[in-house]
Amino acid sequence: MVSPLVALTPKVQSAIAAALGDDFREADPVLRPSQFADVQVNAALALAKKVGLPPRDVAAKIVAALDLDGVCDAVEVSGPGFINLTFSDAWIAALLQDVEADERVGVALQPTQNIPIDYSAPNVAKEMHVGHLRTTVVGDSIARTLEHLGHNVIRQNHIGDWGTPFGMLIEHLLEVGEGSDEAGLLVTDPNAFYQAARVKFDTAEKAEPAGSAGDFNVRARSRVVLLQAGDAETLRLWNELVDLSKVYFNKLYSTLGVTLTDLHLAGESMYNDALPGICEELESRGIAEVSDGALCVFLDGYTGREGKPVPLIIRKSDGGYGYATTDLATIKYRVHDLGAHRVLYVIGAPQSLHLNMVWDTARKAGWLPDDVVPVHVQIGNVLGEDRKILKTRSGAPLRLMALLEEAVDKARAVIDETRPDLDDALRATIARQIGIGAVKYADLSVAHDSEYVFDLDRMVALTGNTGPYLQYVVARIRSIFRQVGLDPNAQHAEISLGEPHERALATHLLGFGEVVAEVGDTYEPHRLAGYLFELAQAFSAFYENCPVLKADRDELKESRLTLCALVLRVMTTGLDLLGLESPEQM
RNA sequence: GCCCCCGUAGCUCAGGGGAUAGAGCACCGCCCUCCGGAGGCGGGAGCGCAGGUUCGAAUCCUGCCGGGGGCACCA
Repeated sequence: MVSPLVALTPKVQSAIAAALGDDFREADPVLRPSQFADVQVNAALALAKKVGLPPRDVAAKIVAALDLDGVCDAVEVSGPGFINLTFSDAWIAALLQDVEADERVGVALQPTQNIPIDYSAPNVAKEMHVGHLRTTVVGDSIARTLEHLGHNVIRQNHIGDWGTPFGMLIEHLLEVGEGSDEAGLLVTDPNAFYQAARVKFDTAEKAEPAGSAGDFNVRARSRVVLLQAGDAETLRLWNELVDLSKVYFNKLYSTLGVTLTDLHLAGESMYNDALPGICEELESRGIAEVSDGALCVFLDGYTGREGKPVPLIIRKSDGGYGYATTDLATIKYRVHDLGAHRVLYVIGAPQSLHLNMVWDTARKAGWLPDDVVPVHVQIGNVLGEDRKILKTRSGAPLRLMALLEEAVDKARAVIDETRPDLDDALRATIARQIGIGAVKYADLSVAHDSEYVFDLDRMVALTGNTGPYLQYVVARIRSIFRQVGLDPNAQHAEISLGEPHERALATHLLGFGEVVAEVGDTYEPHRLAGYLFELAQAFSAFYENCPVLKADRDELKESRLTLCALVLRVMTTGLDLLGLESPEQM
């Protein structure tokens, strides 16, 4: 199973060696996709100076030494010294036939690595917003892709289920009563619950004279102490809080079609028992020191305002632990207990400094060996219209569930209009697949680290470079097979390429394996999204110009049906790696 | 002040050192006697500025301008 580029590389390399001498055997042949041919060889331009000949002469010598019988129809030197290669139809067809016969449609398995991947990580008792949607959707796609490449992916949903705010949340839960409608907000509208607790706390805190608005703030603080001390009743209430939030998370994940379940929960609380030990070890080994009452790690190269060293605070002056300590425990766990080869963090870009300090500290402590690579897949901020970070607390936040409902409703309106022949339940299913697909694709088709201004219309759009456009190709191909009563999975005929649109489609299909591997290497699902979009365009052009069922010869019809079936396999596989469903009809 | 990310078409975004920088949306034309028009075909318009490295720079380096973010006890 080889892509054209991989197949050509040794051929071009040996031609360069034969033409220019053995010194150049290792030279990069500089094969690139070309707009003037199928591939261009740019080595002549790079080597001209070393060889001491004009680039076009070098190119000519390489061409003379090239043996591409049966591979290329045309080889020509162009412009300043580019070598343009045009594949023969037969060669493309042969390569494609291999892909067709491959269950994995060209995606090679890689040596298995253990890869914990940290993504989504919502906070208990807080509504997720569009920013969380991004890490959830992108992280899930990366997890699916690495898994497909053969890795042992270990999903780690590092939920925010520990820390200071839980004092006030528990006190608030006590006041409204377990099982009350107010408590039910944790499932339906968590932010409302959180805000109510917050307001009580702030009101009591700011009251003049102190205590005139009740002692909620005091009780909340002492509740934190009880929680950290392991008080049984407090822990019971905490569990109640977390369980309610889990219902909300799971509802959202299943609506979204994300692979996360309770099995993947690995929240901050999980590391609580390890925190004192972390601090003791770092302090006793002289890696951490007390400064202004807080236990801190100071690392070389980290300076902040006025050149002051920036600390990683691992124990606050009041004795409490923050997320620096839990994150240290976390990476220790992932490396030591999970046996990680790579550790992925699909989290917001602003966490970059913090993560690097945690990693450097872990390295210094020997908890992160040199051969284990931590990777921060930076998720860019989602901005409001004011170009400031979209925050739950500022302005009128858009609830995530509301966004998803909006998208599904919009898809529903379209399908009600276009497919009145389908029954209600089926239209509902399709509307869900399309609407959710549109929202997810909107986040998957842009680079994960770019910031963007939130735009509802863009998010739920159904035309253009969108999820539904890709799903539409799936639905059309399935419709073709449905019409003639054939099973696309059983369609395996010989592929012949005559028309330019057939050829272009075939060439593009050959690139699938490479793109998937790239996504696994770079953690950039938007490359796959781009590839699938181009595939959809190539198919649409093919379908517009090349009759399939009405082909004038039987072999041609079989060949084109096979091409369609292969597009279907690549598209459904690709959509699945992105986390989008492939509708039967739409 | 220091550090990180980012400036590409009117808008939203792609562009692994290679030829004439690409899509989508929006706008303007076409295309259903033809397998699904959530589609296809065509049109206009752009690399923040200035240097440098290179045969060749949107891409790599430096400076400037502009936007976002981070920088001691929230996560």
